[in-house]
Amino acid sequence: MSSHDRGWLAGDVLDIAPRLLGRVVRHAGVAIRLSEVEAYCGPDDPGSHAFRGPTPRSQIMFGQAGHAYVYFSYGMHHCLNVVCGPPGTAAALLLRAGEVVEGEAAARSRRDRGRQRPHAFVDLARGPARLTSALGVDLQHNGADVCDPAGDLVLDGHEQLEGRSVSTGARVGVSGAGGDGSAYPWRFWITGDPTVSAYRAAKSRRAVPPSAAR
DNA sequence: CGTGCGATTATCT
DNA sequence: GATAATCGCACGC
Repeated sequence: MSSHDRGWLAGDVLDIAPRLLGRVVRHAGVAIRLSEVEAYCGPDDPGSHAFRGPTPRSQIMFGQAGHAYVYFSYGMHHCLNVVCGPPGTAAALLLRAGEVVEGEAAARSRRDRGRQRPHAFVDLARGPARLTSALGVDLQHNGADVCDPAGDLVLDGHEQLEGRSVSTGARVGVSGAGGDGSAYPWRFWITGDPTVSAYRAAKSRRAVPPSAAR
């Protein structure tokens, strides 16, 4: 099953997640072999941007599988998802990390910009915002069809499950409704792969009484 | 080595 | 006006 076929992305997002591992995303001369993804299950998932129904930002997730959902976060980072499931379900897979397999120089020029020391090779796309930075993906790619082989943001490759071990665990940094947000083991990664991002619990923002500030 | 915090703005309430 | 699917650096052990 080639990544250019859209059909396999229209099933259950939790089945699709492990099958995405080992495939390749390409953009602007850089190719990244995915080592880690996270599932977001639409309106039923408190951690999903689609949890409260369609909004201008989340509407792309309610559409056809195989399109990119890109969002801008923390005022400085972009994150890239692939829309999955039948139309209306708003499921998506967040591309969290991978290994740069082509275009290392281009990836490095973007990731190392403004730094004194270059990043370690395995850190080039180790984390969702690092991955988009290395690829050069931003908001203008929101809605792009990653199943179109002629597109500029493309999902490539074939089934890789054969001979691979996939691990699952709690999603990273999800602080949405549902308490700790870790009730869903919907993070998938290639076991032992050095490019998988480090786990960080959701940042706990302790409420500070406005009067106590200063 | 691990843990904590500030940066900075699109998006939603 | 508040929040956030993060990152990199500072600091303490």
